[in-house]
Amino acid sequence: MGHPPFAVTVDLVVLTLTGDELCALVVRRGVEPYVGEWALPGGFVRPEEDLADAARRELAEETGLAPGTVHIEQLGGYGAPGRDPRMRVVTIAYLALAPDLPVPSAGTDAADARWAPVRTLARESLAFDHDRILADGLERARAKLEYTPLATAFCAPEFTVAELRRVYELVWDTRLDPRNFHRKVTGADGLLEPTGRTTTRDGGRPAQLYRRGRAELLYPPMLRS
Amino acid sequence: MGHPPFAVTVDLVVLTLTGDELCALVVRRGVEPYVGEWALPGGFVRPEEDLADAARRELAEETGLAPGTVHIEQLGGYGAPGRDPRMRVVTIAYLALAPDLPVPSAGTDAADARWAPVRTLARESLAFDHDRILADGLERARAKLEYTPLATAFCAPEFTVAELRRVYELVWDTRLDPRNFHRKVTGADGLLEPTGRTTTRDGGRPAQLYRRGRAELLYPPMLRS
DNA sequence: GAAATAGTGTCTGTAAGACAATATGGA
DNA sequence: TCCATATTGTCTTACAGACACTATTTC
Repeated sequence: MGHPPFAVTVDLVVLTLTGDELCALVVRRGVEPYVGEWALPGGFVRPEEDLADAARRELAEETGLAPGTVHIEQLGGYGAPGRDPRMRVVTIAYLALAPDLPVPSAGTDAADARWAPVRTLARESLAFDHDRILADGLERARAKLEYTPLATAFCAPEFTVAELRRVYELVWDTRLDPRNFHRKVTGADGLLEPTGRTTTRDGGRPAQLYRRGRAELLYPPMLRS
Repeated sequence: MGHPPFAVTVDLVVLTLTGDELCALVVRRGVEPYVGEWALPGGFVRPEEDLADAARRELAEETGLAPGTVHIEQLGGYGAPGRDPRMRVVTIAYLALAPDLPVPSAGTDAADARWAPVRTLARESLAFDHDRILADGLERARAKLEYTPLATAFCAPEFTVAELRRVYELVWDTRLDPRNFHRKVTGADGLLEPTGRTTTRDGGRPAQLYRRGRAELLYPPMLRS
């Protein structure tokens, strides 16, 4: 019984919110295969490196974001035989959510990097099977907003209810009633922790600033319906 | 830029319901490492084989179940550097749910196989990092019962409301009110499709037989709360 | 008939969604 | 002052959970 050799990579679906769009990080490939095409950031896992460590390392290389500030979780494995023309490659995809929008810094094997609105990516095409990985990452993010406090991962450490609502509206591409949303999230147990301070950065009456609470699950969930 | 060689395996969390327990399939290892210890079924991915195909092949080898009757979905990748003492192995774990309980047939490199109640497995320990994989599989199954029709994967093609309720009760280890459960699942849009026939196999008044409906998502969800 | 399970009805509390009304800052 | 947004309150409707009650089979 042998064990045929595979290459193992990590690929990243990194999402952030620009002014009014949900964006994913894409890099232009600088090496074969698919030179010059857009792809998700990623790279080979090192011999003594854990998968999650490899994902965090690639994320830091591509974005320069401090690891502690970014939510990252595994999406799943992708390993169809022909997905990389060079050799048999299995990739473990990770989903990362970043609060602000730093200018991407091109990594070693990426000629260029940019934040691309997911709306436009749905029409273009990424290298390898990255269209599917991106779609899976988007669906994961959208689904987890429903029943976890994941939306706070798109926010700065302190945020207002309106900023949190904007996350839901951009990720789900819907409109939510500000008053019902406010009542719901301030009532959800363990979701928000008041800081006592306020801000007027959204204009109008000063809004309470909150930190993310200790809850890992949202009850009752926010339903897209 | 090299690409260090890895071995890639698939491992399976296969769940079924015995008389009154949720059980997972475990095999006694016949080869090093961990000879003689219990582990999840699994094996190496072949050079030209898709990951999901490898998982289905291993499932068929270990259980003899016809592939079409079993729900199978990917759980995720596990690849910590020391998880296999022989070499660097990344495994892609799959979750499978089987309706009935066939006698397991030992595979090529498994000396023995059995259905083990998950309640007892929580106290014993499996080889490799299989304790964690099993725990992740159980949590996935429990969570997906809430908002998908996955519970029907534990049932025969035609089933009664009481049989469906038993799935929830055993997987969640709770009691559900038969009357409220009945009202809820028969009202959930697209979950159940009446066959028009009835059965008395549960005793008492004959119960309607249902097939699984076309819905992929359960709305409103069944909440564990 | 009794026992068992299937299925319906009713009530109460909670929460969602629509939307009026009030509060508090900046220009 | 007006404007913009925050926050609270009210009303209606839907649904969860508790549980009485009826229905239909086997013994």
